[in-house]
Amino acid sequence: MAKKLEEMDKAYEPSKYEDDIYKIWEESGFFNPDNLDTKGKAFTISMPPPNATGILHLGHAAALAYEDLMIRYRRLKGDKTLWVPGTDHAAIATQTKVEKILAEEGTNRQKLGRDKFLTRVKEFVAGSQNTIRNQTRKMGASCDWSRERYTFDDGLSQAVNEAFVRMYNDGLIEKDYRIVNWCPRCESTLADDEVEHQEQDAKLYYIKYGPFVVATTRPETKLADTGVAVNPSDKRYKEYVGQTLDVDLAGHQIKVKIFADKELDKDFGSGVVGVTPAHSATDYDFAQRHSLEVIKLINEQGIIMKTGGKYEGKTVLEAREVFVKDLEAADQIDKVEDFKNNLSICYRCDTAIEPLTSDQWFVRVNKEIPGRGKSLKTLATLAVKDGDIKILPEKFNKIYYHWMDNLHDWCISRQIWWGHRIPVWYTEDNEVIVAQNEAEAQEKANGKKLRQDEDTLDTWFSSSLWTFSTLGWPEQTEDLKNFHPTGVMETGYDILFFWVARMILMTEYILKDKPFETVYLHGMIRDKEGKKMSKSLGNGINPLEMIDNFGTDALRLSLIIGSAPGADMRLYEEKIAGYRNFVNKLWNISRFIFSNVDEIKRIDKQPKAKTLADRWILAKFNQVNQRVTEHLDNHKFSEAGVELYHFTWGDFADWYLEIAKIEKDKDEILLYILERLLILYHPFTPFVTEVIWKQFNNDKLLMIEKWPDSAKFEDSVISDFSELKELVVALRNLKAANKISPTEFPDCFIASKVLEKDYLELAAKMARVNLVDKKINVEAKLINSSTVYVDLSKELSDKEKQDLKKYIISTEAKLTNNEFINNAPAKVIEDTKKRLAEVKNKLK
RNA sequence: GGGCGCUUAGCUCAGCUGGCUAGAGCAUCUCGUUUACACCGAGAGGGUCGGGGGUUCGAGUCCCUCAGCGCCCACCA
Repeated sequence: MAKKLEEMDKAYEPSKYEDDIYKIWEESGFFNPDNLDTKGKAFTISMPPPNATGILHLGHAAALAYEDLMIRYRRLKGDKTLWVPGTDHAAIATQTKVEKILAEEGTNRQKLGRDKFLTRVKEFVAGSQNTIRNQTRKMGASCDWSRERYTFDDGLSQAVNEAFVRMYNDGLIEKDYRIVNWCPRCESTLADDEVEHQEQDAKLYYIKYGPFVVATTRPETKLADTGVAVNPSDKRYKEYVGQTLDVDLAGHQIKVKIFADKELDKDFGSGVVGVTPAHSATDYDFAQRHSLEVIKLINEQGIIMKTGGKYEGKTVLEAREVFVKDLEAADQIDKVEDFKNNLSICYRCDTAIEPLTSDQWFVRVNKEIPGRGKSLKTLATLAVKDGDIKILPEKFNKIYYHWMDNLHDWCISRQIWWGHRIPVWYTEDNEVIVAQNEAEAQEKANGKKLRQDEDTLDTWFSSSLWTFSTLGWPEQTEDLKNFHPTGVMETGYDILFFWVARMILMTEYILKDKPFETVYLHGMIRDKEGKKMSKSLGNGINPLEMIDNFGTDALRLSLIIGSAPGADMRLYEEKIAGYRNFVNKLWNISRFIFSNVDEIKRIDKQPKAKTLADRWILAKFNQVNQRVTEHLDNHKFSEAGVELYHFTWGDFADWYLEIAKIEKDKDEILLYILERLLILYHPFTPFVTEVIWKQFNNDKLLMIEKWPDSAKFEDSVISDFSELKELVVALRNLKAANKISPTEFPDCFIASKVLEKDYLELAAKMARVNLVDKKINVEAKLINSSTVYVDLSKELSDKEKQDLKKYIISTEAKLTNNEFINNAPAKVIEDTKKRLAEVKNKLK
């Protein structure tokens, strides 16, 4: 019997349904591909671990929207679809965050001690992980929670150690004394790309320095100079090159070797530079090339060491102030200029970086890998160059290559406490043992006393293993076999280097395979003025608040439509509200259809079209179905969404539903299209579509339905129907322009060469005119193939006339131009002629 | 100092490999208790596609150049 319509509210209220729907999905088990009834191929996404601070911001919301869109699409297409969620320990970020909390409590990690501090961090992480899980659910993410991973899980920690040991054995990891980026606040090294630059106003001091004047922004470092550099072509200082000079700096004695190097710009400053190998990366390179002594002056706390003589114990800034005063007193300051330079700062805490020499662990990116004939860098470059991995948008290829080309050895040891301990042990006789775990190390130690390296690994080291460590590596698991390489890596372009590049590098090395086929890089979300959203500016939009106000589906649409890979996007409340309106429209379209059909049921086959409108809407739907599928296959999410939006609101609702009120007897077509439309919409707006879907009283959830194939359709029907549409619009225009109220039905006689009587009647109803079959004694209007006699006297506006005339003149000129006739394709010429005829007709 | 991108209606943006009278949403104005939806419907106004030059039968689309804005990279001390 006819299924009775379950009550649908007049307006869709997302908050009434969303949580329940998510629970139904999650309990269904279909987030787990093992429960999917499919023989399809595997499609996997590894969820990028959200930041451990525990607050979902719009960037995460956007990422989840794009990822869930891909995942739901592939699941509907019948692929064995897996989305692995997870969190990482985010070493420096998390430690910094917890240290801030401790500071507010008036304590610090040193006072707590390593163990207590780590307990505290673990508590914090547990809390934020929970928050993140709930927020991820709020976004509707259909990820497989049963496979959730965390970088500190046993398996993943084992993966980290295994990778380290392998690289060590291949000579790709080594300990070395080199210059590193040091953050005095974190008291840890940083990788090159973890250093940011900030322009600042500085002073450039010109110091009388033996026979020279040298310019520097950091006078205090001159205390540890061991060399002086000049340009080889600089005649002024030629005589000194090769000499070693004793220099007195306000009483502090240094010994410097003078050398020539072409890297030196003779036109900058005085053309002479004092070289401080221990505290400048450039100077360190000079020291390597010219065998200079390296004297460390500044320690890891940013304090001047014994080598600084009487300045020992002062901070860098204090030392600078006093030393400059001393130099002034000794008449050794030649001049001081204002200067803009880039200050290097820590990307997590903004503290000024102190370059210094230190004993650290490095990944050697340029060294040939035994048995592979290539370096890590080459492997990672080729993976993209050979087309094995596709980066979207393509412009990031170049940026990727450039970064790889300039990549230096990667410093992976960190002195922070929160992280994977380096799997290296030292014995009482200073033997170095690299092992999977302590037990193995003990075995190797033969009873000698062991001490594990105090340092932890760069968080990006463990993250670089993410796509396969989350699938069980180093065990050869079924999951690893089935789901790796993953399909798409979706993330922000801001972490292309930090993460994406390193995943490629490590996966190519360890698995001799790519981590993913496609990299989809989304842009940054900005406010309406294009500014970055931030707490301090107070312009941030809280996604959870938007979900409360407008629903998750609306938020997702606002993030998907209008966004292109790699391009930043502006978001603001009005936009989200607009999509809330749209979701409501979809709801009401469904409500209208359900309340008008005799029986709510599924329609398997495309119903027979009875009228022109039927043929048109079916053709149009098939066209949209096809385009949406193509766009999604090509990662053009926005285009796919726009296509659906216009069809739904413009064609289906504004035209076909209105026609359905007049022509009647369209149950099957309405249900057929609605049913499929809901599937097409599901990846975009999973919640509202699943709620509406329940009206079909299916056992099966929408989320595992089958993506519709588009049937063949005739293009010509679409243009035929536009004849009818134009007639209706023209009649409405005539009425509006003549201030005829919509409630009045003026008499109208229409003669058409194309449209049959039925359609003229339909057009008349839609345009709200009274169709008569007697010619009316007024001037005729031509609308395409129809001649309309309606008792109004609407004229084309002057502007309209002018535009049309302009068009006629230029088009006639074009058509009489032989070059155009000879060169343009026949179709273009034909279309141009047709359009000209139409316009002329209009002007009559 | 290199490299990349952007500039289309008042606002936010589409416009693929050059060929519909440049489009959409929001905003504005007019009208509207039509069997869903005012989170709605019908209609209107609004653009010399940043400036200049070039290639072409044809340029918002390709090339050059200038201007403005933004981003990334880089060891000018």
